[in-house]
Amino acid sequence: MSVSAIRKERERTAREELILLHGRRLLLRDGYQNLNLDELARAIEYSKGTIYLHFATKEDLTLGIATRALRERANLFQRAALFKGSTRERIRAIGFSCCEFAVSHRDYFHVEMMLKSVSFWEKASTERRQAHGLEAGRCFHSISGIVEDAIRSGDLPSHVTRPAEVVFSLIATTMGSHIAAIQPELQLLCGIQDPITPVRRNQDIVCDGWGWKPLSGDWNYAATDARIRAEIFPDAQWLNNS
Amino acid sequence: MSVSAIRKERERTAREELILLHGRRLLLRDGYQNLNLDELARAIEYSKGTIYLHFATKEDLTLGIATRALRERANLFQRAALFKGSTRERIRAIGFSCCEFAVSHRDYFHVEMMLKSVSFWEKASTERRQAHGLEAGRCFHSISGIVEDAIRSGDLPSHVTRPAEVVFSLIATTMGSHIAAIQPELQLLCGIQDPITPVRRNQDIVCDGWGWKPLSGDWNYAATDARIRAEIFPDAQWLNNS
DNA sequence: AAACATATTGACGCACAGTCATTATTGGTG
DNA sequence: CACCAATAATGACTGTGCGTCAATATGTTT
Repeated sequence: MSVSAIRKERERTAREELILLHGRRLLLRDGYQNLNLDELARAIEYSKGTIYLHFATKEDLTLGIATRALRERANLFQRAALFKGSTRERIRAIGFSCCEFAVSHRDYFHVEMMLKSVSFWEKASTERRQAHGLEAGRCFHSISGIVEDAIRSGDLPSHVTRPAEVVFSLIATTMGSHIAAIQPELQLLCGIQDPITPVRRNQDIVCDGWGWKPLSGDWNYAATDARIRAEIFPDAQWLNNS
Repeated sequence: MSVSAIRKERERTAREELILLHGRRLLLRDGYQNLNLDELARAIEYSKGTIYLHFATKEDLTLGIATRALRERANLFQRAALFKGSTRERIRAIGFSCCEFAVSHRDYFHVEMMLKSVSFWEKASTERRQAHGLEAGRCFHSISGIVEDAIRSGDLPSHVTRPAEVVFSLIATTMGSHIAAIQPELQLLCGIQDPITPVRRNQDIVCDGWGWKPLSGDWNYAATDARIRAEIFPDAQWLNNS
């Protein structure tokens, strides 16, 4: 009775996993608009009705996939936050992990982009919205903790009193840089070669702008990057030898 | 013959205007997904087929509206670039105009957001893509000119050699800040009150980060804002009394 | 006025999200 | 094992809306 209920629950979870797995694949291949739930049903070898036992709408499904993406990102951030060094080095590790995510979880990264649209969220269920908020909170706190340390230690100037402002500018700039860097128009006009270098530079600019010591001109951050890679992301594939 | 052809062309243009006008209204009211071309046809009192004589697809129509938005933005930028003052004050005028656009052309601003999605562009026609690129170029050059002046005059440090990098960081940060500021999740976590203040602060942070003199701490930019408003945007409604 | 050219239409085809009556499976009971 | 709920899974069906195109209307030339 109770035993079989537990098994049922496990099977249900496994199937949701299966849906999310193939959903991500198709979403990445076709984009949100062309994601076909009949095809998804065929791929997972269940009927379309079964998908709707898990997800209320197509948006809900997409949000579910995006939350997985965000969880993965939060995991990376958490690992990066453990990096030993100055606060500025530690925030750099977060910036590094953000690019690591964009590169090694390219599919997840693209799914996240879809949620920026305003009208996307209205059809999503409350539970999935909350689940998403939870992972967003994890990301926020990984960054916020470092900023608070920087204020305490004096690495950030004393007039910086609200850590959330610094966190916001870092998130906004990073997000904006990622998006801008893949716009064909801007690539051409600004001479963007690869999508990572400008993101990391802008992170540096923002930290410098807040007066976060040691400033990028006063420290060899290339060496820090090498340490971050070696100690936190030994599998990182992308090379940012600027 | 040639006379009537000219009249035809004028009528065609007027009708395209009409489509774009109502299209913008419905797009803003319903969002891209729920924009209904049958309803649009009813609104303009032409048949749906006629819409398709002007626009190849729904995406193409939306892009047409977005290009109008961008043209309006480029106009604002051009006006702002004429502001008399230091280069840093002039780039501030651009930042001001960017927020002015987001506030007073809120509808256009929201349409622009829709284009950030990757899969949007693939169905757009070449001509409309080019038209969009043209307006984007106008925006770029308004900003770029000021940055070049700043490099020449020494307001930006001599190690800044590529103006496009500075332009990119300004655009990316501003765009990212606008998007981030309307994400409910981030509003909550970062304590965002209004959508404009954080955008302008981040623009300041980035300029400071590049070492653009006079730094925000060394100059009364609130006074500059007052001048910008008085001289360039006398009709600006939003108040940013920070 | 007739013939021709061009402009406009809206009913239709089709793809696909979401539903729900029907069918299959499971697990408990005598 | 046979029977009977209760629960799970299905896929044919419906509604919606984009995009098309044969049919119709309007304009122009001779």
